This record gives sequence, structure tokens and C-alpha cells, in this order.
Amino acid sequence: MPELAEVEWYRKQWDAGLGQRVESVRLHGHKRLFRGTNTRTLRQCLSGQILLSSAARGKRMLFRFSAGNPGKSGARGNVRSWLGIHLGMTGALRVESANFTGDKHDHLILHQAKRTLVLRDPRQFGRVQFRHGVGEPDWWRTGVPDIMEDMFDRPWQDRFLQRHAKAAIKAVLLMQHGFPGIGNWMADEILWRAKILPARPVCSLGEFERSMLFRQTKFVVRRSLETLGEDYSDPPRGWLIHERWKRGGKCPKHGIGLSRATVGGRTTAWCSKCQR
DNA sequence: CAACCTGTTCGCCA
DNA sequence: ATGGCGAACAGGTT
Repeated sequence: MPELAEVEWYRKQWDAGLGQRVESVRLHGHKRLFRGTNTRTLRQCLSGQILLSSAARGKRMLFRFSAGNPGKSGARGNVRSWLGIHLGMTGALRVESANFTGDKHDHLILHQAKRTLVLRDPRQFGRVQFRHGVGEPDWWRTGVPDIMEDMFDRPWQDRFLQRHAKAAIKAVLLMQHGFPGIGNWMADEILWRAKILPARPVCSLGEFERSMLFRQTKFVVRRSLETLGEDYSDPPRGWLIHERWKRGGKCPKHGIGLSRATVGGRTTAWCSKCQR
């Protein structure tokens, strides 16, 4: 499910546990979701620690934990636990009551005194990472600006486009090293608003189209964060997403049937009248 | 029963 | 060395 705006909403679900201690940890340690992660360390380190804060970058989240009484024991006061979560295709974060136990798809469960923080992911295309130490984990640094940051500007976008000149623009919008957080529906939304056919090779885009692409990318991200990302409310009326998966879905602007095909390896919807 | 799915990664090929 | 593409991953839903 989750693209950048949904990820932001899921991240905030665990805010209910901020400042509270993790009493115990339950996890399905042998599962694919934890590939490359030492789950015994995760369970041992996180038990007894306090959830301090969280952040999201694109589709990735980072949760910061530490022991209580920071600073009391000198340098060791700076030791933190860092929990990285990617929700993949079917992941979700939610909060349950304190006595929640979960089923086979609830892979990571953090029990607090008054509630339980749950990560569920049936398909396990998501991922959990963990680090215990001083300073942010290496895997959290990406070198890629978030789309809403000033660093994400025209020169940066155009440099990335240039590196993938022969690929379909739809495929390039899905690349997390260029457009972090954009997924299938947001890519279609952006291209519809920018009036660009998804299968167009990047090198065929003119200056005006690249500037439309840039503006609509910023716009779709901003408005998605203000709706879905804020309270999971619907994106604005008139957006393509409302028609995208409907049988007989129509272009919100022209009312003609949407076209569909696989582009960049994903099902793609567009309006053949709007987009050229 | 078959096809499809809001994501990433790997191996193969140009 | 870099970039593009299709398959694989695992399970639910239509």
C-alpha cells in the first residue's frame, strides 16, 4: 500500500507510544522481513528502552530509542537504538491494547505498559533494520533529498533524468534514488497532471515538460501529505487516484475512459486526451 | 482456478 | 562501468 504520504501517516501511528518504555518485544525472527538483521540483538536492546522520536524519508522510517536517564553514565548515555522500517507493499503500523498478542503476520510487536505497537506485513516485501550504538545508522543516510526539501530542485531533477534518458518517464519516477517516496499511484497522478504519456522516453521531454513534471511532483507530494499524510483523508476531489482502479474509470477532466498498460513494470493508467 | 497487486532486488544483457 | 528489463519474493484479494 504505502507510498510517501501513507508512510508518513503510519509513522505517526506509533506517536502514541512516544516517551514510553518498551516492556517487551515479540517478533518472528526467522522471517524474510528481518533479512540481514540480528533479531536477538534487536529484542535484547529494545526491551526496556524508551521510544524517543521518529522520522520518515521517502518510503522509509526511522524510530529512535534509548535507555532512561540519558547522560547519567557519561559516554554511554549517547548510545541509542535505531529501528528502520520499510512497509513494502502490504506493511502497516498500528496500535493495539496492552494485552495484544498478534497472529502470524504481526511480525514485530512492542509491548508498552498501556498499549502495543504493531508492525504487520503479510507479504513481507518490507524490511526491518536495527542498530544499537552512537550516531545514526549508515543505512539511514541516502544522499538523496526529500522531494519537499529545497535541495530537490530543477537542476537536481534534470541531472537525474539525464542519467536515465532512455527509460520511460514512468519507470524513472518510481526510482527511489531520484524521486524518493513516489510509488505507482503518485507517479500516474504526476504524469496525468503534467500531461505526459507514461511511456515517453525521458530524452524526448522538452524544457516545458520537465518544468511541468517538477512542479506537479512537488504539488502532488505536498497535497498528499496534507490529506493522506495528515489524517488518512482522501486526496483532493478530481484527482486521478479516485478513478484509477475502477472498472470503466474515467479521466476526471474529460470523462473519457482511461487507458491502461504495463509501463516500467507496473500497471499504469493515463488519459490519452490529456497526455501526449 | 487464475490473474492481479500502492515495492525492491537480483541476474542477465546491451 | 552503467543502465534497462524481467523475474522473483509471499500471500491476500478479486
